[in-house]
Amino acid sequence: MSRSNQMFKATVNVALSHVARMVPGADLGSEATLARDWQASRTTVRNVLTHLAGAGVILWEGRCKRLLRVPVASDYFPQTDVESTEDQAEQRFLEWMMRCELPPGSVLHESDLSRQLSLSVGVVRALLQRFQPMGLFEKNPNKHWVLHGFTRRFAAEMFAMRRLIETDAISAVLGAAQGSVVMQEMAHMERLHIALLARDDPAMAEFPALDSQFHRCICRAADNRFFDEFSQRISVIVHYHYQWNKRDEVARNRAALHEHLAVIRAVLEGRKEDARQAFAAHLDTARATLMASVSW
Amino acid sequence: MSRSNQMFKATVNVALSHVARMVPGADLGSEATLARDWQASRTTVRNVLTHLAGAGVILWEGRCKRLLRVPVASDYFPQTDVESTEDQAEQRFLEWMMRCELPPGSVLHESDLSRQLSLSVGVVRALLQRFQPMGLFEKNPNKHWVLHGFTRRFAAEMFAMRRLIETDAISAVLGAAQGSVVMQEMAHMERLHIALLARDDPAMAEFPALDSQFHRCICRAADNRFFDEFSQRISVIVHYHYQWNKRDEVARNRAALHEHLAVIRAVLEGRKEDARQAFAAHLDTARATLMASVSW
DNA sequence: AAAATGTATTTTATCCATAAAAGACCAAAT
DNA sequence: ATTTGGTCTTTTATGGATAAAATACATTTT
Repeated sequence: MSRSNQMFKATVNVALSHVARMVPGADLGSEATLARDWQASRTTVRNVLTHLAGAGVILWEGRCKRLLRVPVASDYFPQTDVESTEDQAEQRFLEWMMRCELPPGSVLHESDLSRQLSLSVGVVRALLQRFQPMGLFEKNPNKHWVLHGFTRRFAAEMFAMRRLIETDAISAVLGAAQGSVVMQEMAHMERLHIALLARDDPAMAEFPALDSQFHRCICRAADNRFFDEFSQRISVIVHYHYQWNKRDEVARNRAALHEHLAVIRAVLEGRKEDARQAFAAHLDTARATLMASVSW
Repeated sequence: MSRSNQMFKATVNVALSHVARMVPGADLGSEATLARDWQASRTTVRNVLTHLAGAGVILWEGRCKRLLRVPVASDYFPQTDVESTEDQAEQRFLEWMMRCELPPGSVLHESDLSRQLSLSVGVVRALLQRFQPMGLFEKNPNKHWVLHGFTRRFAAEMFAMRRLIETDAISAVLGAAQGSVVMQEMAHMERLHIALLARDDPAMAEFPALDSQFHRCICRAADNRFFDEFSQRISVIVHYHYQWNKRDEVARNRAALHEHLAVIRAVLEGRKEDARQAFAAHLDTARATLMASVSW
């Protein structure tokens, strides 16, 4: 079979929310402009226009593209059709990884997984390959995969690496000048942290994203792609891990926010030694929290 | 088309050099034993036995498997048929990467590359994906790849990471007890280094492998999969890079060997501060050498 | 001439068919 | 009872076919 038309459907939805802000009768502009605005190729734009004309949302004749009626909910494709297949795949795959009860050392078959996750074998293979270098899986040539999994050891090694990198990165942060991009980002992070603490949301749904943002922001100061890459990897892993280990979640997250804030404020006020110590302390509690939540 | 029978051919060659050490008339043993010895499945072993029987090398009837004649050169499959396709692909790909004259930012098409390297599109994609996280390439969804390439900046960032990791690892080395595995490996490295220096091979063909072995050996002491992984990545990149930048090769390599030896001896003799300093000095010269050889 | 559209070509994503290789099962032999 | 070999099933590797999406080129309109 051929590739999916997820791009087409997604662009239809983008187009609909775009024209929803216009009044009937207004002109949509040129195809090239639309392609830029909707982030798609002209080919896709033209397919979308054909679709919208067929649905009676617009009138399209040559260079005349006019809005006929404001779109309604039923014009849109459902959200599930629109999400990029890659993202969906990664999500399903990592969720499976984190909830899976298999002991380390279990053998995995691509075909098996592909059935369980309803993903094509090719996609499963790409995911396994992607997470292989981290040591979550191993592969014997011509043979099956072996699950190493998210073990205590994995967590410990990951954290050793994190400490190394982020301790180096925090020095870069402290070396940044007042008013530099890094400092602006830190000031922004302070506002976000205060806002989240004030919200007093019992679920703290936005904590994981903010946590990841905080650590990435620090790593970025080192201006090293390898730091960034590692930081991203950690975020993904930790995120999915905590999704299935919600014990003491709220208390844990509030404590982390306060620790972040202590670091941010010390940085902003130029108290370098305080910043270093606060950050080291944060890494310690983060490590302890993570290790306590790993079962194997 | 179907998959290649590289495994079969490779196993035939393994089998031939196995029976070459036996006298005609000797029994080969059970299929299961052969499968273990030849590192293949019983299915493949049986195919190989059929092939060898057809070539008149052995007599095979039920459980009687007897060597008829000592194999000759023409019984073997040529070396190129036997190398794993993955290795060949990686080799061709990285060689292309390192010699390629394209400036950073060039667009790459999978189909183009697949033609240039005579590899299937799937293999090319897998390679691009594999080296993507290192930042050698980037991909826009639904679009082409962009070459970032092995730039000065890439080299600098890679080396910053290397320094961070290996400085940490050398502490682990120095913490190892006398007679521990790490120390045994260091003693072994000393012998290898002395041997290579004594050989006085003007080409120093074996230097890259030994260099990589030295650094990996140090990384392994930290007992962290992320260190190992990074170390391996560096080895691959540096290896292919220097293959196409052979200026001052011999002098450069001899100097490096001596620097390695200084580190190894300080470690073996327990002079910890000396070891640290010698290692830091080696990283400095290695960095300078690498940076001097990058063009973009 | 510049910009927009119409048309054709190229490239990517995805599934399928096929043969190799691995693995499972059972009967026969020691 | 354990090992060995014969047979069958499952899984993996690999290229090809096909439609989506991107891109290049030609034509028309302003």
